[in-house]
Amino acid sequence: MKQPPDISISRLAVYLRFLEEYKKDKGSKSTINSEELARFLDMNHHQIRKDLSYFGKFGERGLGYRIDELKDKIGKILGLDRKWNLCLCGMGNLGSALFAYRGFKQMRLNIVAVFDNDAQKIGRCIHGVKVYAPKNIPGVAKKLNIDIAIIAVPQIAAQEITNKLVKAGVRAILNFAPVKLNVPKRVKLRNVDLSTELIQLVYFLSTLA
Amino acid sequence: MKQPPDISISRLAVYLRFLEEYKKDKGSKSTINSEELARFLDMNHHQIRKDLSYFGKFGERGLGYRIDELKDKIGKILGLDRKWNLCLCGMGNLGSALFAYRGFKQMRLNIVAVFDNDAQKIGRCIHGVKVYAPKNIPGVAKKLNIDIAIIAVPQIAAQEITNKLVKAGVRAILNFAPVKLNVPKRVKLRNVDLSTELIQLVYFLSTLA
DNA sequence: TGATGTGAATTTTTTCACAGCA
DNA sequence: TGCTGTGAAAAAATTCACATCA
Repeated sequence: MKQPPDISISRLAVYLRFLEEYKKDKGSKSTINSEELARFLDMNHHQIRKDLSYFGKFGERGLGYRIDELKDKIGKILGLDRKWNLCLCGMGNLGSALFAYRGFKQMRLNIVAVFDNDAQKIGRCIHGVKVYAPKNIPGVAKKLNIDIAIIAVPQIAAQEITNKLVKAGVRAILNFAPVKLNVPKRVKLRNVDLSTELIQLVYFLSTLA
Repeated sequence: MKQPPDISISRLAVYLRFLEEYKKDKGSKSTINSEELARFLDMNHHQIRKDLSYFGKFGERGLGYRIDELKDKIGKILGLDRKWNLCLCGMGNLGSALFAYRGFKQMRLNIVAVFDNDAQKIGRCIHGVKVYAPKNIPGVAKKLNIDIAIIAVPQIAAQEITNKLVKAGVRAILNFAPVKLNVPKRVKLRNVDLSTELIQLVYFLSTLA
């Protein structure tokens, strides 16, 4: 069996989220086949089966996939069968939006610490999560066993806080600051880049005219 | 010449952003070659040249690319040589974060209207931009000639507001709500999906252990 | 000489077609 | 019969190698 491409992983996440929703709506139906799933997600049914096939067999011929089973198995593949500890860096508007994001709990992704520069906020608790000064990253990250950091600080502060996180042993970072961060190879970095997304829309529109 | 893949377009946006920053730092240096650029962006120099080659010739053999010229030309390719009118739907934490995003002005992407359900906010102005009720989308979108909509409303409200936008003639939508929106083919939809991004990090970590 | 621009080779991803099993 | 799972084919994207030109 070949190594699954990264893009298959991100599609598995999409399938999982869909199944969570679908189950809520259609509590009665207990199976779904690849063609239905593809129709809902507006994609090719071959691709869904191919993505799954990298990881084993999940369905039943002639029947389709048992929804609960598929959901659990995809969750397991993705590593969502255990808890993960996250920290959120930056508690401005973006940080607050991310903090409030309901999807976290559902996926057992727990924000266990917040880091912010604002003296007003440091030491406080937000929904049971304490806000620390960035200088405390080394101690807190180790003590709370932080797996993943979310960076929602201003561009200017992003690299410095990243350095602290990396030194403290954080191995995965989701970066929302519009800047290219430098991290060692062992650290997995993903960027969410608003301007890139928007520009693709602009390009699309400008090719219409 | 072949049609450029979508992914080349998003990389052009990355090159452009880098060049904007680079120019600020290194005001003196007026050219850059593909190898330097690749080193900065941590990618392959062949790819940079290939991406550019879809759109013509931009450099000078033996010298590299004139930074200002390249910046202008990429901007033109992407459609950033003219103004675009955006509306922001949803003025909660996420909406506020997006509103404050500095990158917009730089790219001549102007938020010209905000839509929100909150009666407290409707009718007010935020930094010169008026907040309207969603029911006013048809009139406002046409009057202000809105090209692109950003959706930052709760999941539950996302499809309904999308329908209004589409009816009002908006042809490009950037969606931050964690839900698959249905739009007609003529409308370009891009999704920024936080959970998908995070799950890829989780998968990476869980394959390490 | 030095770095671009690009056809060709390679690799990756998607799509297809169908064998195989309930 | 109906739908999965998968090897093979096709398509797309990346990387390479080098002709080309300042």
